[in-house]
Amino acid sequence: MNYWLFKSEPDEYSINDLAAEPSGSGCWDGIRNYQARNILRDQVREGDFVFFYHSSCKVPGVAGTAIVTRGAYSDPAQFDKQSKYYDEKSTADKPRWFCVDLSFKSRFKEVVSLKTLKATPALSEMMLLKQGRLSVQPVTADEWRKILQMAKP
DNA sequence: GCCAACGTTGGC
DNA sequence: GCCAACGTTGGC
Repeated sequence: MNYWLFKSEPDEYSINDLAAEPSGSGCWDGIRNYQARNILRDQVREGDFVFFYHSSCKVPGVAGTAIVTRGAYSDPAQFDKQSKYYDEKSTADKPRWFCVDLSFKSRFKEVVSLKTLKATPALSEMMLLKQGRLSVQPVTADEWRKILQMAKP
């Protein structure tokens, strides 16, 4: 079982949107970066835990947690000509892009901000702080525990 | 809105 | 395969 950090722009899809999904779980789609795709496809498994990170917003940071309820499967949006995620080079038997399903787990009372993460010595090795632009990234068990500790209950 | 740090594309 | 030009991400 592993830990991950997934980024989303809250204007597009926030932790509240995930929490409000009628089925209790939502499809994490639209990943169009190969490094993120490879992690999603090859390493993210059902039952893994996920930090839901809000990016490109007023207070960027970890907003809550989710659990992976379905491992990687072909992202339907890549075949949808109306979608901004449409990819003409994808075929049904050779899909380029993948998504997973997430189920809402918890919302932090306050976002654990990027600023706070940066100011925490125990988290100085976090991938988030090393390679800011990657939208799916691994989190160590220690980092997971530490950030949960920092989140207000 | 700016810009740094990437990632992708395409000519050669 | 190199690299310049261009596009995107995401913090500020």
